[in-house]
Amino acid sequence: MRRILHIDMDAFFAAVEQKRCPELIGRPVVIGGSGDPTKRGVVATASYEARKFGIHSALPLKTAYSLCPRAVFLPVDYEAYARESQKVKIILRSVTLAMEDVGIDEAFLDISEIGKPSGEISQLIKKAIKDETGLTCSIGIAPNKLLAKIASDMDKPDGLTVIMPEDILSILKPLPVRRLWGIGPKTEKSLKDMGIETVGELASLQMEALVDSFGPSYGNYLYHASRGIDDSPLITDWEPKSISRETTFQKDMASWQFIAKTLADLTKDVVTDMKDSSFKARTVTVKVRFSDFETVTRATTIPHATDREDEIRKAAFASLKRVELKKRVRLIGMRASHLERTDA
DNA sequence: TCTGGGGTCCTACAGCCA
DNA sequence: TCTGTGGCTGTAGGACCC
Repeated sequence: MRRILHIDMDAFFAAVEQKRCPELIGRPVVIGGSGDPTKRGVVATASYEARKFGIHSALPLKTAYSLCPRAVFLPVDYEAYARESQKVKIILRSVTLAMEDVGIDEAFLDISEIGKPSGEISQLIKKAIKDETGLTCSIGIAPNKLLAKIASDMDKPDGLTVIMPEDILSILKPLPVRRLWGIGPKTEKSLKDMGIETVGELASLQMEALVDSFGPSYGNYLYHASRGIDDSPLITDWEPKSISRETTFQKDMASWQFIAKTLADLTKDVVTDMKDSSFKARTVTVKVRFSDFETVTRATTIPHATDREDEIRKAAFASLKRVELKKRVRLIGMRASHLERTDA
């Protein structure tokens, strides 16, 4: 039986801001976009005080402001959070190298090979993180990643939850399907239309029914996930498959010149990123989102991988020219993929 | 009404080729 | 020579994650 830990930092961005600015402690704090709630942007993290007003991640800043005008709105300072994240990851790697990074504020550890009780290891991690960063985390312990992630979410903040094999089904059964990793708003709605709202109800469906409704890959995943079955390994080393930049305009744009200038700027940023991380790319995809949220992509593949800005910009503009700009444009983005290492 | 940015993976389909 | 099949690659869109 594997022993997997999921470590999840509590309201991470807000906690970092409250640490460096202690007068924010105890106040509703909302981090997102440029920090100006009258501008376009969404909430990245809300402090627990702000969550009491119904503010949560992905909520438009304007909506968050209407829910709690007296909240403190701050811009995302990604570099500051990355520095704290680094400290946490160093602590986790000192426990075991069997660590999977899941974004800036989460990680999985496989502690199966460590000859100490899971609870003891978890308490040591929590104390080390608190001593080193002043921040708290919640930890879930379970036989696989799927369940460890559910466990870490069961007692927040500063919690520690163990799911024992004999308790898996009774814990899963009453949970709303949305709590399973991989079930988002669309699948939740599809399941609701089928009369399925809890993980227990999902587990009552036959494999054939799930495959019919959701396809072989996802249907199979849902069948097993609803039973708490997950054999997926930890991904300890990872290579990017694409590098991209996109930007949403403050106002929807009709000027081709302005859109083209923005695309050239995004290309420059992507190429800088590629060179910094020693990648060349073969495929350049341009993404355009119109004022009504319709989103189209156009891709151009060049015969050889390159990190030359002029070649990549040419491919980006070849892609852009294939988009009919019939409506005002809300967002423009570009992505480089089919990456190859330059030092390989 | 409003809906960011940086990613991954899956599906469907079309064209090419053996 | 014609037709069918299956693999591979590229393209486009969609769902999901943090």
